[in-house]
Amino acid sequence: MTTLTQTLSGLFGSAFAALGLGESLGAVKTSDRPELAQFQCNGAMAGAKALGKNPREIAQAVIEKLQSQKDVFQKLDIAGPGFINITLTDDFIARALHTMATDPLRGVTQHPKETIILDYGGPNIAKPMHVGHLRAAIIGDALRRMCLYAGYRAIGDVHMGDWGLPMGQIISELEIRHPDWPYFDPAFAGPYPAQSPLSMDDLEEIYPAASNACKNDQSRLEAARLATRDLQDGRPGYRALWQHFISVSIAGMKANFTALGVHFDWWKGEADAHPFIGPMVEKLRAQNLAVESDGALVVPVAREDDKKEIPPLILYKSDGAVMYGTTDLATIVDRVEHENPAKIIYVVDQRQALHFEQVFRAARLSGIAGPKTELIHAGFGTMNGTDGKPFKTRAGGVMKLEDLITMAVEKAQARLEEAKLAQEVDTAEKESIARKVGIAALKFADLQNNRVADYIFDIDRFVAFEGKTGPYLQYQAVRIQSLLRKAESQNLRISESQIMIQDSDRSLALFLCAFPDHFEIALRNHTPHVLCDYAFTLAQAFSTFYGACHILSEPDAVLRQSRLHLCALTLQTLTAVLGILGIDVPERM
RNA sequence: GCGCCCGUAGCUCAGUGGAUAGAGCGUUGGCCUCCGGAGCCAAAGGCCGCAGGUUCGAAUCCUGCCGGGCGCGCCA
Repeated sequence: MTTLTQTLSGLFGSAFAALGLGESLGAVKTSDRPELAQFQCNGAMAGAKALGKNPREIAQAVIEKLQSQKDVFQKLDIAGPGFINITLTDDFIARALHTMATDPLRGVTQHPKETIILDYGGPNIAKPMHVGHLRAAIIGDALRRMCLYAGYRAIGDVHMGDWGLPMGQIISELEIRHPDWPYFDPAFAGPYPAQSPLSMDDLEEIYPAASNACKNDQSRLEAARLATRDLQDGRPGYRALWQHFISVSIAGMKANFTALGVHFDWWKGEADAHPFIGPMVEKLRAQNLAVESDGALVVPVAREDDKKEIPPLILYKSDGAVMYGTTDLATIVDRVEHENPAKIIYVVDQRQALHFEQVFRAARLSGIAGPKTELIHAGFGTMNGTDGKPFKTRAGGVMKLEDLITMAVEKAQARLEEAKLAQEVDTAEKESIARKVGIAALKFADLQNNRVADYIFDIDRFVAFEGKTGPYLQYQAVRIQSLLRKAESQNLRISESQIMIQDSDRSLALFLCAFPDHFEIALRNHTPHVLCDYAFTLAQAFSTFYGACHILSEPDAVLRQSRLHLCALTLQTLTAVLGILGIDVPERM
């Protein structure tokens, strides 16, 4: 459907076209000066040059074409060098709002049902998830929800790190510790034990030990490399042991992702790309794209016009093992072959930008990704501590994601008590509310930051409940729900009532109409923070409206119904936006 | 050395060529015996890192410099 600004831009575009100017000059946006007007059009100034006329004359001509539309425009005037200031009739605003209200998507354009694959997990096997995994998970999940809302077929893939050197490090460490295990006996004919010999806690201890051993001892590193290659080559005992790492690790990941409300459609890993590597490399060789270099097999991806040196993508290291570039490329083979996606979005640390540049170039050169598959690295910045350096706990270690989540939920619980909220509900519901509030605080604190920039991870801010926070937004929604419940108990019907625009509710009504514009920007640029900003401003607009006029005690029945309707619309929109961001709204709090 | 990102209020951050640059936190002052005060209203607080350029118009685009972060062949 057409949004309010699109409708207005269309009207102005035709007016400009009638003057022999480009239709795009008619672009209408929300006014920068709300005290002067609701919307503005700046095209007259840009068009002045083309016609060699005074911009104010052009603005005047445009206005003359439009001012007969008295049902739309309450006022059109020229300001400054040639701004056209636009004020709509309340009736037109009410109609626009009504149109939006009747659309289940609240005005968002439905996109074609193409497939978009999002890659936003990347947790590693055998390592506990830490705060660094938070960004990928919640930004990626928000982007997935945005794609779904827009009508795409969106698929989230956790894409675990389960195939690299760390696997070999753990295997060779275990081989030293438990040489008697059947996994290490080449003569063992199976079957291997169904039960994992290791718990997640074991793995958390073993991995750093193995990794350190390799750092300090060349022969240990060599052993780990060999084990990695043998694992990748399919040695049965190693594969069986490795399967245990995976199932144990996935259980840990699922606990974290479930707590966060982050969803994945696929629980694939780098290893799933393995079967595609051999044939892919053969094809690359046949295309003369893969060449030997210093004992490794690489795809040169540098171009003449590069401003910087782009190293080749390494397919096979000189020791015969594959690298993550290899699996990333082979994963594209898999995805294109089976899903033919219109887009693949990688929500991965910005520091990987060069890596993705290499992979994307190799995919283009070889035709692995055709012109119909867009490849996007939606990188995000580093999470720093309040000192501006990469975040560490007071003890100097990394903070586990699990601990951060627990901390947020406990803080929410304490705050509920302190504020004497949710007093009348039972313990189970209180627990559920605290969980929703804590998670909302966490997610919103992260999502509201611009994706690409580094940002300061301030624990106090992450569990704050006032100001521009997730809980504030939930609170506004809960307050509206409470109001609507009261209205219902008084038998006030709201569904069919028309909206009557008055001074106290005009800006709220206009802002509700602007939702699709904000959504499109967020979708196009893969920037959830735009939606955070919209949700916050909407909640504030509501709160202002709520403070300015009493609703239930409004004596004019028509006005009361209209305001209840506006409340309901605000609630629906706010809940929808929060839902897209992955934030639940409790019934009470 | 080369390349990428960032530099906006005391702090944390929005701001995709338009008018008088915004928000949250913090600070200061207000808010009706009525719908949930995790709220609302208001004030103070800015050479938008610096210097040029393009443009009718620049926080935004271009160039140079300064400061910070990151990356640059066999880790992921």
